[in-house]
Amino acid sequence: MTSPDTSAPARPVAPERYNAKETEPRWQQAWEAAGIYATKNDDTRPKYYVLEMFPYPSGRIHMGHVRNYAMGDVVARYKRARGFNVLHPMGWDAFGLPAENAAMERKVNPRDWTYANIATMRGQLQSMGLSLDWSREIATCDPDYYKHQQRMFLDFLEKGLVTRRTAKVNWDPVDHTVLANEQVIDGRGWRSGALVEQRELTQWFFKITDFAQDLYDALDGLERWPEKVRVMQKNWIGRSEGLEVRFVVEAPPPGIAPDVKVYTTRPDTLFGAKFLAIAADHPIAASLASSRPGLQSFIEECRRTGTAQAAIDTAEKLGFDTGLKVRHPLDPSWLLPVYVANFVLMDYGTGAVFGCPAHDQRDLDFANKYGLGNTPVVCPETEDAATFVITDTAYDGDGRMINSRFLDDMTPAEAFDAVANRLEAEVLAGTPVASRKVQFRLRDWGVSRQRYWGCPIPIIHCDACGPVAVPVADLPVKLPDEVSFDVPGNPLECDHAWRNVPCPTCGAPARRETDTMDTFVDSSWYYARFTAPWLQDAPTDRKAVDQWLAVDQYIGGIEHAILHLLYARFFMRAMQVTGWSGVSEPFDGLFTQGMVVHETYKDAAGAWVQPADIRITAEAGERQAFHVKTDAPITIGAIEKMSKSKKNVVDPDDIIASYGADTARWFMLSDSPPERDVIWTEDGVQGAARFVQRVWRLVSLAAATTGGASANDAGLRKAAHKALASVEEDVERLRFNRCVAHIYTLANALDEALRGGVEAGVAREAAGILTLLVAPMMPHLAEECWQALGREGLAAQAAWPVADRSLLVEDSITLPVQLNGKKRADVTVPREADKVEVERLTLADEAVQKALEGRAPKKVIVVPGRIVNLVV
RNA sequence: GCGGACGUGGCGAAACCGGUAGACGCACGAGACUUAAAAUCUUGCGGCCGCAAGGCUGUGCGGGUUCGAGUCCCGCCGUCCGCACCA
Repeated sequence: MTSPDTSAPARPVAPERYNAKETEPRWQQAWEAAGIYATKNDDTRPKYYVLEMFPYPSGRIHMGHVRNYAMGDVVARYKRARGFNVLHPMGWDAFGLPAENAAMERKVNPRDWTYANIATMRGQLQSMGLSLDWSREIATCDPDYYKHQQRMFLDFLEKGLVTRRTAKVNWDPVDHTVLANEQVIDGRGWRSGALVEQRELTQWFFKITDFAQDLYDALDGLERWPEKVRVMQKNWIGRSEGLEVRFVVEAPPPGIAPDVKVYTTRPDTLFGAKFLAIAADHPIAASLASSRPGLQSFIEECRRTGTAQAAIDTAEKLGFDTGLKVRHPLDPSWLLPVYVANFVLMDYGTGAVFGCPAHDQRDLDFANKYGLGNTPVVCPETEDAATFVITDTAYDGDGRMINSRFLDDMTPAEAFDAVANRLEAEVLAGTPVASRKVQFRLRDWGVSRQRYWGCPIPIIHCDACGPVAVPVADLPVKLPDEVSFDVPGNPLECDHAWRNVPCPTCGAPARRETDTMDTFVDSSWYYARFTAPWLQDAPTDRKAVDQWLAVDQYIGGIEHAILHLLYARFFMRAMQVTGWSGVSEPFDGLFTQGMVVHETYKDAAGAWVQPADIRITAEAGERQAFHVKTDAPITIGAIEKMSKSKKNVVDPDDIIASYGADTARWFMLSDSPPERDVIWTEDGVQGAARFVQRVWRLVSLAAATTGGASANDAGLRKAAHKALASVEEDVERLRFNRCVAHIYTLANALDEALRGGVEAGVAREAAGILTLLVAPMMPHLAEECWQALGREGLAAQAAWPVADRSLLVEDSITLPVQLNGKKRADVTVPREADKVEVERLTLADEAVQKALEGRAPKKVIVVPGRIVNLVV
């Protein structure tokens, strides 16, 4: 026997190190075997639907997924522990261009490529230990999913929510396809690099504008959405209130309409009008083109600059005087010139504006260029109306009306109403001169894509009958299995066997629609499908949809703030019209998480180097990087979003293999607030890994201790219940970084108590609470701890502990004492002491007396439980 | 240009309704244990002065309100994000 070590305090022998590699798969199997994450619709507990944005099956998961799904899983596990019937499903946003690119580059079938990726990524997600109901898994490229989407397309068509019309689109002449605006970079196709053309194509549209007002108004009710996202959607929908005014054309030439309609939000400034400007595509411009020399080429020039998005920023305001004159609506004797101008858009308002140079910068630039002058009609309160002039900066603020006849001295708002009232009452050729209008910036949603790997639009084109809906009984219109990308463009167009079908109405030879739907359609209703994904003959079950929706907590990236989240809101409304849903808003709570960012590294040649190849030294606080293989010095660059091109990526598989899923999850949830970016660092991961070991060690020690009653008992109990109450509060608000801090604090308290001696039952209670607090974040570790503590069942099924609030109130409290706002002393008073008592105890305090230096305070401010401030 | 968010130690951050600024973690320093390393433990850590007790100062900058301001108000500076010829 060796002599006892007197230098170190007596402690039980440390347990074996926690081995995540061994425990994690074991517990994943245990959960799977117990089937505890499969959710039933017939369950009497209150429902809670938590959903993370489903991934595109690109091949492998990345750290952004880990962060996103770790957050969702914390919520799901927490709510389950709180007694909710939790729906937490997962699926695949599986249609899209990368599959076609892979098909072209690697000669694989897009379907095979996609399903192989899904298999890989499903395995990766399962290795994270997420509490997902895999029995509800869906893939949008599965005919069992998209046949319902086709059905809804036909329903929308029947209800007038789908139209077909020609529209200008971005056309890539090399790839033979339409590009979304986001896919056009500096006027070129993002993949081919070809100059994008504007083409008129016949397209299918979802009439999202039918719901513009409601989509706008309902944003105010989405209180659990980030303010930022609501503002972005409001700006995107772009509601404005104005007046549509008719300007009568003086002596109209043949073929020219008798008046020009103008939409304006500033009818109050009408007396400052100097010109009218119409779009290059305006019917009047087209009619005049042949009779006005130079106009045709000007129109063409406008169209060219219109295509190059980047050029718009710097484009000069250009106009062409048509020679046409219109009469001022408030004074028929006042004639205004009509220009064709390159800054007027045909698809907003009426395609014509009146120019008021004094109060609109763009109009002023234009007027100054063409010598049209300006007349200020709104005078700021700080200026003298007699001397107020505008030279090269327009004034768009508030003030008083001047130079405006019957409007003089009114505010612009009053003038707006006065003009609107007068012109609405005035009738010309049977109709009022003006009418109030609400305008939206939002355009209808063009869903036609000239691609193979998407949901086929269920329409058959017949020469005699026109576009005919595919009968519901014939759905799905399945994509052909065999596909060739040898010919540029959409392979469906060349697949005659697939394309040529008889007309469902007359039986004559006809052709299938070869366009497929925008993949944003697929993701617009998947959350509704999750409520009853087993249904074969209908997209949704009304009972299930109304039971589960809205999603209580939706979590995803801010990049979907507008498109996906707006389309989904539209879709719910359209599904309400067609009877597939009883609710209009899909997501009650929305959380947009930050990105995962990492340092970048470059070698001497300027090539990016991946973190796995870097060795960092920190001598005297100076961080230096070297290549692991060559030892060559490496430059440490900016911290940026993880991206393949900059090679600053860390593969979740590597982290899970070397540290375990719990470590990766814990690190993703600690440090940064969830809405902010988190910096991935090797030090941070190691810190997380150390904490995993620490929890295991502490819980094991607590399980093994035989300590009797101790002075530390009350303190530890208090710490445990305090941590419990705090974590509860913060997890409800998704403040995971704060939860982490509370858990660390409890771990410190438990550590100290075990070291100083603590009663065994108290230690085990605290360890049990620690285990359950950790469980939503590190579920595998929690199971292992739960078992070590000898508790029944699975930690994943354990009820959330109840915080004993009586432990949280202190018997006595220590208040800071300030002298003229500066802290000078602390005073300890009984919890129930009233103001008078606190004041008495404060003034009796030795340190306070010393600080007062014999002075008597003029005023004593006591904020119970907070502070005492003495004013001398 | 329009709209929004943010600015706190070496770093990530915390601070509720205006009430002890820097909880918690990372990094770093000193020490213990070790043949050594890792792990673990003790301890220090905004700045300045001081052996210490303690004092002064400090939340981007300048003002203001208040007994009291990181927090509220006014004016700047800076960073990031979104939209952008929207009439």
